[in-house]
Amino acid sequence: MLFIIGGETFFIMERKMTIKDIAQLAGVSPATVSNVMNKTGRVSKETVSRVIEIVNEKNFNLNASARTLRQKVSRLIAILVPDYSESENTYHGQELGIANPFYLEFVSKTEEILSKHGFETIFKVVSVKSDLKFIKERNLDGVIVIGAHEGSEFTSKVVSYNVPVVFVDSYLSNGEVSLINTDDQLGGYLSTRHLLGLGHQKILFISGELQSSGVNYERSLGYQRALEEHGVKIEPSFIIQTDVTVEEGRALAHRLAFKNNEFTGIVTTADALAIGLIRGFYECGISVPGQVSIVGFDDISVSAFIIPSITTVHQDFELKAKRAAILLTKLIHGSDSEKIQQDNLLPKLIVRESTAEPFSK
Amino acid sequence: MLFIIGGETFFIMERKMTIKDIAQLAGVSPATVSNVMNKTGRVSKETVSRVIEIVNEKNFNLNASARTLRQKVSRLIAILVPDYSESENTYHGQELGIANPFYLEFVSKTEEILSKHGFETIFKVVSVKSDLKFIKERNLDGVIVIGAHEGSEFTSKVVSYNVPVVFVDSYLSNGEVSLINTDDQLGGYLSTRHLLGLGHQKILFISGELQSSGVNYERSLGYQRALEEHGVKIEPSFIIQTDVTVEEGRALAHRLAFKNNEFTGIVTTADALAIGLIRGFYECGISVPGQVSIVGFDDISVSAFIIPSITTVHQDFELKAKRAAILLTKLIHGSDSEKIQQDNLLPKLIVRESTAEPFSK
DNA sequence: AATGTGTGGTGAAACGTTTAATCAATTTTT
DNA sequence: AAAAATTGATTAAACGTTTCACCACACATT
Repeated sequence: MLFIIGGETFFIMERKMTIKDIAQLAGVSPATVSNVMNKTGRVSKETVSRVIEIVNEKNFNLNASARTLRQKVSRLIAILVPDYSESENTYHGQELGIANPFYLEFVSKTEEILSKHGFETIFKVVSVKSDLKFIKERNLDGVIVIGAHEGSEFTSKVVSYNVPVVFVDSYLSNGEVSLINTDDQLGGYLSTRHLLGLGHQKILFISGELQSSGVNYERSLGYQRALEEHGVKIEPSFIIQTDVTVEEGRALAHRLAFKNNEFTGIVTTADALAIGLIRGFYECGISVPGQVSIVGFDDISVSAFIIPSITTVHQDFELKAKRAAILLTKLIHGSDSEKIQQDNLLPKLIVRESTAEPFSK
Repeated sequence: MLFIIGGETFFIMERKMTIKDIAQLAGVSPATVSNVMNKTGRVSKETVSRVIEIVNEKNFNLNASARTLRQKVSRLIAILVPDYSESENTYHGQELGIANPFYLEFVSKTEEILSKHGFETIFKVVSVKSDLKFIKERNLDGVIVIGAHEGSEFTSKVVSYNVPVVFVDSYLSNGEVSLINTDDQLGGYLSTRHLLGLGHQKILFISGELQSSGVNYERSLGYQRALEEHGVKIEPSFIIQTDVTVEEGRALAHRLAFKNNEFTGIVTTADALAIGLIRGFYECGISVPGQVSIVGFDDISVSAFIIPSITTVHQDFELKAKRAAILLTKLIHGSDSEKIQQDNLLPKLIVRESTAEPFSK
């Protein structure tokens, strides 16, 4: 509220209404107001409406800090994206889950659902070396972690806080946690089998780090399984690790171009990579799918529209977000606090223009 | 902590350490511990180190709720994305700022900076009709709003909470707020002038809603200004409003294809639109830039790599995020609480393959 | 009439900090 | 040597809720 007194302007923060003020105005005790606000049902109809009226008139809101202090429940959850970039396993910025466009959809969808359950959502990119003390400090009710790596102490750090937690897109040896993944192995399998079915035999597999990223590793297993099933020998040099960026895809294509007679198909673990590869090959005069077939992963929004459109493995991020959010609320409210659950969503192959039968001379 | 007693398992939440426990262990008063934790400098060297040691040993964290209750400062800010989808101005999901991939970069960059200043960041997609009571309830220290529209009561609602707020990508008639925008008019001007410079005269302008979105409206002004400067008559039917999605771009191209002799260039307000248009024209056998030149906007990560790569207007989202975050911290800490500031970042035209001289028969 | 059962409501403690007021001891100033 | 200032620490109130124990009253049950 702004007051102007004798030429001086004063900015006077009106004291915030408290439950006591409301109580006084309504002629009841603070406890009763509290009961009204929390709909405990222990208040008579008439008193409820009288209190409600004043609450609305005065535009009163409860103070979340006071509530949390008393109840030890914050109605606050966090979505955590671990940042491994400074750790032993060198990762580059773009590798971050969060740089992956589709995670936005995930984050905002998750937030939407949790919001309906009465939670506010803190979003945080956290270095894997940082302490996670805000979990305790803020009395977080739960945590969702996206893309944690196996083996780092980060996972156990999160778990050690003894707060309900759901891991998403994380492969962890510790089976004692709740997990929502895509069946990445199946994804890798489907895309590879698709190329094999078209008649390809010499198929590269291009992904990010295999060792630390379970997602990539699983997809590579799917690739290998498909090859084995088709009696195709697995050629270690055909498995290539790189940064998962459009730019790296392009650069890699240039490096691969001169030996393009050694392979006819490429399975990748990201549409971004596929787009970069297609561009790179284009710059080298190699046509996709004429000379090389390429399969992406994720089905990001532009994949259906670029030229050639990309054959890819579709993930339903909305569903994934829904599952994660709902599982977390169950863990939080669940009477049986041990409700560990693991869920593998099924990916789906979508055939478009970037794959075709191998070129025969 | 997990106890197993006589076959029964008990999950015993160890009582959380409080400042009093630490005080007792260190043989000092709670007030002293508080002073140590907050580095007020009013404690002797020796006491500090004794307390610190115990704090570390016991792994003690302050309770944020208690602090906030007392201080009325939460060290919490919110990034708000207004959702207009159910309001009068019908918008479709994809129009949401948040569905725009580059906003992820913005959000995570902003979070990173605010985090360094000691804030946690709540992320929320909010219906423009919803109350914003969490701002008061949680004692938020500040708010960043992305993509607010002129005229809706949403803006004044936010402002009415009397909390430091920075609007981003919002055009608001109320000049009394802090604002970080891109110079959208300049962006529209640059892209249009580029086409004019190549010799185009018949140039379409394709964007989302003009009326409610200041961003789009400003870009259209830039488009018109460029045309005027070149003495080209503005043809109202050349200004087309549509949903800003790849799919809509494609559909629109199909509708425009049969009259492709009426125009030779297209200015758009989003790379997503440009990508869709290129695809649509491709499906109709119209080549870009052979028969039509197209300019995008934003310079999303794939724009440089698709075929043809897209001539577009580049925005520096990292810079934008930095400006917004830092301005907000200034508003929060600033001694002179009235430090309204408005900032227009300069966009940059990036010429790539999707534009060329108009086809001459 | 005595006892039990609900119903609607109140009082006051407790949650874990911060901070203003105060104090004791020491050092500096006069 | 007395007064003043500085340093380091303490005490206790305050922040705004929730919730347990309690109460008064009406009503139903023996």
